[in-house]
Parts: sequence; C-alpha cells; structure tokens
Amino acid sequence: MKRLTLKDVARMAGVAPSTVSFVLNGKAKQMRIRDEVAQKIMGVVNQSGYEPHRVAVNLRTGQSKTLGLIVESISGSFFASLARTIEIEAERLGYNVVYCSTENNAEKGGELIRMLGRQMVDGYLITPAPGMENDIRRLVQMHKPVVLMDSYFPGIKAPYVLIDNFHGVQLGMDHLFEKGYRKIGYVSVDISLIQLSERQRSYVQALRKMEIPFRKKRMVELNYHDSREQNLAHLEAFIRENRDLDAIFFATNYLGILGLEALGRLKLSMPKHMAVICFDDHDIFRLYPPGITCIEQPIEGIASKAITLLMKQLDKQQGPLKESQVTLPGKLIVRSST
Amino acid sequence: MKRLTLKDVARMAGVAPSTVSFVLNGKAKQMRIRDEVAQKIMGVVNQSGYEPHRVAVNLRTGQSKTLGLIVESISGSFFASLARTIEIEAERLGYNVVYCSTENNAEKGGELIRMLGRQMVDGYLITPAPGMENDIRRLVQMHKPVVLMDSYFPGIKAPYVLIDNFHGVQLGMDHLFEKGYRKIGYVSVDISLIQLSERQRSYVQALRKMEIPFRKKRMVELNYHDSREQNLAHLEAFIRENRDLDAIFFATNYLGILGLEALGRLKLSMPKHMAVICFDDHDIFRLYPPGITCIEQPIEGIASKAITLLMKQLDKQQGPLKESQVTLPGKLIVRSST
DNA sequence: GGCCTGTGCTAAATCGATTTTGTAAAGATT
DNA sequence: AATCTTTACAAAATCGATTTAGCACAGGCC
Repeated sequence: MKRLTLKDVARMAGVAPSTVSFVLNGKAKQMRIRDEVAQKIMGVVNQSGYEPHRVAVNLRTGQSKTLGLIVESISGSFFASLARTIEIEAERLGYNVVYCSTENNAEKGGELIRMLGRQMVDGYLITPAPGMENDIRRLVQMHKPVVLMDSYFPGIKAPYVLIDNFHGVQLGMDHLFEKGYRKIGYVSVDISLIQLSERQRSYVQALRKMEIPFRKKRMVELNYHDSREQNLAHLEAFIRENRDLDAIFFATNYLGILGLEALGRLKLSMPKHMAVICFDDHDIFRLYPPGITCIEQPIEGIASKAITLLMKQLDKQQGPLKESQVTLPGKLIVRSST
Repeated sequence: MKRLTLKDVARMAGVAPSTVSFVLNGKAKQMRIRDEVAQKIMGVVNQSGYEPHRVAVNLRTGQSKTLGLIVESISGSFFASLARTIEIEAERLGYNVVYCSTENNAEKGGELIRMLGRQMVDGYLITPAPGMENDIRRLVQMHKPVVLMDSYFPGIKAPYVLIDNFHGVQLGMDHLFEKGYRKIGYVSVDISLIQLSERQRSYVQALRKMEIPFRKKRMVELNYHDSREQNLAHLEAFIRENRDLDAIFFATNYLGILGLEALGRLKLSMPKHMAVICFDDHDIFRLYPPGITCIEQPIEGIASKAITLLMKQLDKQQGPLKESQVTLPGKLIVRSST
C-alpha cells in the first residue's frame, strides 16, 4: 500500500525516471522525447493515478508553491472575504495558502514572518499592523516577494493594494451633506496606520470644501490599547459632550460597532437622534436595525490584484515592479442609519 | 547569502554531519557522543543561528508536523475561536496548521482531503459536512489520524469531540419553562447531521417532560439548499402562521440570525411579542438589541480535547483509542430576548 | 597474542523528485 | 570511410536532512 513514486512509474513504462520527469513537466519537446514514448508515459501516469510527492519537489526546486497570508484577525469579515478570494485565485495558479493572524500582537507578526520563512513560503500577503514595519522592511531587503494589503508603510518600497481611503470618506461625507447633515463628528483610533490618517485628512478636507469650520471637539481618537469597556465609556462621553451633533462618521467597523453599543446605552436612535456612517462594512451593519450606512471595501478586487502583483514577483526576476502601488475605489452602501 | 545547512555546521564544528544531527535530535546519549563534542556543536549551532530545513526533514522523516483543519466556513465565530485555540495548542506541540473551508460544497470536502493528503499533513481535524462521509471513512480505513469536531457520522468509528447537544437544548428549554414560556416553536434545517437530530430530539423530549403536547405545526425545517431570501420568506410565513407562539428555539446561529431578520420584518419585538433562544452563540447576539439568549459551545474545550485526541493517534501506534467519543457540556447565556 | 566487546564517531544509503551530464545509435558531412 | 552532429534517452548528481551500517581504537579475557 505504499505510495507510487516516479521510479515506479518509470519502471512500469520501461523508461528512466528522468524521462518521466521531463514528460510530466512539459519538457518533452525540449528534451526531444518521442511522442510515442511521451504518450506511453502519460498513459501509465493516468491509469496509475500517480501524483508527484510535493515535499520532494519542494526540496529539489526550492519552490513550495505556498503563499503566506498574514492578517490581523482571522475572524472578521474582512479577512473572511479576503481569504476566500485569495485561496481561489491561488489554487487556480497552483498555489496553496497558509493563514496566520497576528491577533493585534505587535511582536507576533515578526515571529510569524520568520516562522513562514522557515516553512519556506514562496511569497507573502500581509495586512500590516503597527510594529511589523521592521520585519516587512527586512523581507523587502531580502527580495522576498511581498504584497501589502489594506495599509502600507510610507518608508518601505513594497507593492501594496488598498481602498482609496480619501475617496471613500469623501463619498460618505458627500452622502451626509446631501442628506442635510452638517454637524458631523468623527471617531477614530490612535493607531499610526496610513489608512487612518488618510481617512481623517479626507474628513477635514470635506468639511473645508463645504466651508464648515473644523472643530477639534467633534473629533475623538480612542486609545488602541484600552479595553473594550474603557473605549465604550470614552465614546459614550464623547457623544454626551457633543449633543449638537447630527451625524457621526466612524473610521473603522470596530469603532462603528462600539458606536452602536454606545448609542444604544444612551438610548439614541438612528437616524432620528443621530445619523451613523462607518468606514468598512460588517455583517452586523446589515442586520442591526435600522441598517448602518457604510463604505464598503472592494475586498475581492484587493485580493485578486494582490495575487496578481505577487505572481508578477514570483514569475521571474523582472526589474523593479512598476505601477505596484494600487488603490481601488470603495462603494457607498446606503442603509437607513443616515 | 545562502542558507546554512547541516553540513556547514558540521564543517564549522569539525565533525561529521551525522554527528550534528544526532546531537540536535537529542540522540547524543544513545549514540554516545561525548559531552565535550556535543557542547561544541551546540555552541556552533547557537551562534550561527542554524535552523534545520523543514522540507528536507519532512522528506526524510515523512512527518510534516502539519495538521489539516477542515471547516465548513472560514468566517463564522465558531471557526475563529476554534482556529485560534487549535493553532496555539498545535504550536505548543511543534505543529503547524493549515486551514481549509468546504464552503458548504459537498464535493469540495473530498477534494480538500485529497489535497491535504498530497500535501502530507500528519493528521486531520474536521468538522464534517454532509457529503464528506465517504471521504472520512476512507481516511479512517487508511488509519490516518483523524478527529471530528462538532458532529460525527454514526457509522464511522472515528474519534469525535462535540457539545452535548441534547443537554444543551435541555438547558435552553428549562430556561424557557422557568421564564414561563410554554408555547415554544422550533426552527431547524434539513441537513442530516447528527447534531441537528439530537437537538430536535431533545426539544421533543423536553416538551414531553413538561407534559406539553408536541405539535408538528410548531416545528419547521428550512431547506438547506434554498437561498437566503427563500429561507427568510419561509421563516416569516412560519411565524405568521404560528401567532400563538410565545418563544422560538433556533437550532443554529445561522437560523437565529435569519430569525432576527424575520422578526424585524414582522415588527415583532423581543421578548415582548416573542422570546428567542438560539443554539450556538454569535457576535451579533451580544450586540443585537435586546441581546439574544443562547447556548454557548465550549469551543476551546472542544479544540483542546480534539488536539489531545489527535496527538494520541500521532504519538504512537497504540491500539484502538478508547474513550475517544467525547461530549462536553454547553453553557446557557441569558440575555434579554427571553 | 588473538578474540571479543565497548566507545565514539564517520561514511554511506535514503527520502522522491529535478536537472545536468553522458552516451549509444543514426544520420550528415567531408 | 572516418568524423562530426543530432537524436533520444539513461545515468548520476543534487536538494538537506535522518538513519543504518561500518570502522578504528582501547581495554578485558582466555
């Protein structure tokens, strides 16, 4: 009941192992194997059901045909959609994917990268978290194929794919303006990631464009390292102190969900007392009455573009990637919270 | 800038490669390597930062030190918690985990198993879906280490770990009775999985125990293959036709969420018009006003027990596993929907 | 002194592929 | 006819580890 090896196939076909290998790897022409022989080999392969031993191939070629996907949290709908699309695309190209989550643990990111390095993944797809900067820089320096998603580090010359954050917030703000809201608060969090500063910049810009004076009091940054409870209290206080607001823009879906809870506690109903809009969709936003308006990320687009960029790096030693910093437009999903 | 190999280390330490291997694998005593030599080797290893090439080790030993985790859906909180716990436990034991989701695709499950087989995982952790029965049977016949979670097939002698479904529903029903509810509906789905029939059996039994006549009309099975919209309509009709119900028991969290939407559409509020309880918790149940009562699965317990059972199979060729069909008690989480 | 038994390691085989090099036979060239 | 090419494969090296078999030397025993 032992595994069929290339040698066995060779013996069955009456040829040398190398010949079988050539045929199986499409090098029959190049190695001028007669069609006759090639066909005989293919016959034996097909009806014996032989499949190459991936580990052996990996050892010999140095290619694991495996990609590493490192995300913040393995739960969360963002990851779920991302993973699905990436896995499908990867499989189509003959690659496997291993997932890892940093679970918001700064140093775990680095460990994971090293772990995957040992495991010999051929390339990395990463949603960067604060603290992973150096590890990612190292990967780039070692010329390992990497594509960042959802965020990036301005100092590192790695390809990335993400939503156009500035444009996304603009969409949301325009929608709020259209609906007549003018006193718009903004809730963010103090992580130094580029997407958050972009969103904030867009919020300020949007106000300016409408000639609404920007008031610092209407903006709050929750503390990333605080507990959920602390953040909730913080947010509740912010809303209570800004009774005149007619709408709140939440910079991430985590914040938005927190917002729903805070508003619930304050017995403020949407959109009567307060309109709510959130960057990044979430299952809950569809279900939670009355439905939360949001800016949806083009997750599938991000995933497939990221794979494409990674493959370009894997395929050959082509020169520096050009046009490898991609932003894709988000989509406004209007529900009844605005 | 090439990778350091065992040979390099051997040369640096002035010994043979085999000697280094013995020392690194803790066989120094057995192979009577002098402490002196062993220590010198360890010195070289430590300060050179050598790490064995996993692929080569894998090829030689036939052990990939990798486990395959096959779940229905890679989103979903059940999977998220499961994956986290399993990954942590596995890492502690020196194993990696690759995830795969069947995405409710009957035949994809089989493909995955074969795919992982090719990839040479050492063992399988599977949450069985309908249609995977034969593939799982094959695994067991081939004496591949397998542990099933969340469900099992009565005909297959594979170890499994799952919540005590009967007891869980009982907990929920007792809670409903205690709160004074007597007209209790039951919503299930027509998948032939053991956990669903167990839950249903428990529902019927609980009614009998309270001497409440079981009425078929109060129970509905949605069609697994219907679309979300169809199911929603089906559920809405069920509720409309059972106006006299004062509580509904949903057999899975997917059904529960659907129920929330249906009740929302019918403008029925919980628990005033209808109490709601659901088997298996979900993020949304915590947030959705007024909070949904549910039976929580002991996910971490399931995960760690499953790993333990798998390791027992991996460790040695010990005889037939005894006490390998495990059920763990669930926990009632009371929120304001009851 | 010859034979046996431990020591303490090294040499070589092995895992299952890929890839480079080698080679016999047929055909082309001078 | 002798030499060179080309054809069509086979043989052997290789990837980086583990593991089995082997081997030199020291000491003990008869």
